[in-house]
Amino acid sequence: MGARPTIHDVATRAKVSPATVSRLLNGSARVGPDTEAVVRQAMEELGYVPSRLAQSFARGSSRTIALLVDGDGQSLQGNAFLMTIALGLGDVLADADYSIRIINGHQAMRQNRQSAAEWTRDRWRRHEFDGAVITNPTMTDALIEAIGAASIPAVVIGRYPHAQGLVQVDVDNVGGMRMATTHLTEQGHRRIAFLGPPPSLTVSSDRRQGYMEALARAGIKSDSDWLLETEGTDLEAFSFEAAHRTMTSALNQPWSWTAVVACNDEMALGAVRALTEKGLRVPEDVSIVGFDDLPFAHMVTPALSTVHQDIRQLGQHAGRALLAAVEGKPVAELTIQTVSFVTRASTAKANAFDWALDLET
Amino acid sequence: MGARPTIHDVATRAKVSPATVSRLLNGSARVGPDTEAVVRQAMEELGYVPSRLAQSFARGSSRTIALLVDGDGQSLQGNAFLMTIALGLGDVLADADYSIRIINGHQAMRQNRQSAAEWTRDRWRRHEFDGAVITNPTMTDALIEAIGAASIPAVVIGRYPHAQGLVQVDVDNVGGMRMATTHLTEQGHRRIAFLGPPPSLTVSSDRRQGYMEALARAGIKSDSDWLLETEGTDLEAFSFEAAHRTMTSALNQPWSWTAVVACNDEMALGAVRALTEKGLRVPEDVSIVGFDDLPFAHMVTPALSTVHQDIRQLGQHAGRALLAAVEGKPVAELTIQTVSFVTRASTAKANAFDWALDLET
DNA sequence: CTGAAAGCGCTAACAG
DNA sequence: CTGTTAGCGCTTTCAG
Repeated sequence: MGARPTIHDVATRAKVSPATVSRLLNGSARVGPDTEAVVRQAMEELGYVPSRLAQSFARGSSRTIALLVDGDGQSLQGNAFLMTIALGLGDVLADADYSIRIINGHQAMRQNRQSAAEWTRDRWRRHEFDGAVITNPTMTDALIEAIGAASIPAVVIGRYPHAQGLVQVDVDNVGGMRMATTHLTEQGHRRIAFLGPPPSLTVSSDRRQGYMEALARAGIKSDSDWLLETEGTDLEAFSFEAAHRTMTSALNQPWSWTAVVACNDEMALGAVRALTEKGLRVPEDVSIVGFDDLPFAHMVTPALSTVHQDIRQLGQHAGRALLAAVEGKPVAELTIQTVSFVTRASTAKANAFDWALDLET
Repeated sequence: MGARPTIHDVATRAKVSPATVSRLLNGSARVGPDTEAVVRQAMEELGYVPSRLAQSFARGSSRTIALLVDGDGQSLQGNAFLMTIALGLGDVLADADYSIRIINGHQAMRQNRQSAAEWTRDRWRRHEFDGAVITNPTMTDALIEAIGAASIPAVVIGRYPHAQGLVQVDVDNVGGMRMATTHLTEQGHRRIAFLGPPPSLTVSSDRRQGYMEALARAGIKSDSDWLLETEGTDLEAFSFEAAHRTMTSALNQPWSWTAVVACNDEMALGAVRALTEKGLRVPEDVSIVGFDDLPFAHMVTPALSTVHQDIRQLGQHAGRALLAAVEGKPVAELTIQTVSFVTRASTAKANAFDWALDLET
């Protein structure tokens, strides 16, 4: 009863060789039906469970996927995203008996003053994982390069200019923003602002492009006054605060739009706040749309109309792609996941006055 | 250049035995300073990195901590919590060279129709982890029992009646709620409602207790009409929807309170919505406080006054406790982390009219 | 289809 | 302080 049974115990009990048990375990070769029965029974009786440690060691691979994160992040919001991705990965990887390990590149600096890239490469060389998922835009540049150089099977979620050649999985940012903007034009809005960071990241430029395309399709010629650009480092520029700042200063001078599409939900809330502070109402005075459909989007008042993305599914896509990559199968370079627009309470029809105003011009 | 160097390569190059290299690697015994130098250099030159797989196998332990989650969860919000915990764990565990693996008990049902508890026990017997962190209230009962039975080193985050005897780490729910409620009384509110689930879980009963205590301390005798109880399963009862429902029906009959403390932020938002729909303003007509300080709490308008908890730190506490447990050191049975109240815009002074009304009674 | 045998790379007694 | 010697439990040729 004492020690955990080993493959050898099973073998002797079933009067076969360990090799046979092993073959049965991972279906690496055919086993006679009668032997199979005996072995299965022996396993059953002994309550045998193969040791992962020994398996990994013997095969030289850990059947582990690393979720590379930059745990410096204060962003609880981002954490929700990460864990949801992790679960999505798990959905598909668990079936293939892979498990997911969180690797925080930021530890590196704290601990050995290595760069995240070196740290990750080391972990790889230690066989701590068989493939990696890269999610965090702040750490991507050097890391992606390192991953590429070490030819580690990897998929990156979201797209980055430097990630050429890596497998990428992303949501349809331009399509989503087009839908959001089109919703507004369909509500009669003709003068629509875009609140977002300068198009330095793929996300921001894609989303802005979607906005532009929707205007074009609606026969509206865009006005550069409608481009409300936030400032700050890549991440800051996506924040509530940045949006609030930009929006506030925009409201301190004459403006003409009746609706604003924000680059993400957080920024949409920043806009709402700025508007509210100026005594303007959402959506009566100005309509707002966001992007992401973060968990709070439907809980705020007014509930945010926004672009919904299925993050867990995104993780599943990534998982499938990664699985293929790890097993050396061909993988699509880029998977784009569709999104949908959800209409809630932050958008309303443009009112007659605005229409008139628009016709005048 | 081809194959990864092994401990043996290092040994021969340094003209010592592999054992010596091993000793140096994990400081398991003293090594002569000159030998040390030679060996270090050899490792350097070869670019040697020990194989985690081999190490784990040889020692029979994976140096891995399992983060047990119930990935059925739709709750993106909960996911933020989980990943933040994971990062906190990582902060302390990485230094001890442990890594964190996500184990989704829900996979079990999908895959082998095992229970989460069996699944976890199996994983444990496979030596997939050395210790576990339990976070998810929905899965705790059977799981906690299984963990206990298998005497797996574990810490549970949050407290559950069934977790007697396990190491627990929690935030100061009663203290937090007391602070929140006291803030309200200090603002002159005398009639304060509590919006929350029935006290079936430790969280909800603790929070309610904090509310009660604060009333008592302020010399207010609580009124059962002020207890606004939500309905549904444990998790549902904590939701935006439940809060919205309960609040709406409360508003459909006469009420006397001027402020409400919600059991968490999400519920606070549900209350705000219900109030808004009735044409009441927050905080002018009624003040609201929440609990958790979720990332969106400061982004909503009005910004939510709420109890802030440092979740990452909570993860760190859990990490330290778990480390001790895994290494067989004595561990405090229960660690309570302090919280703080943050005043924002959803609370205001009770107005004179209310005061008067209160005096009449 | 099955068995025998040789490791995978490291750790951990046990001697010296 | 250092070397020798066995394995850890499984996979995987290679024969049969």
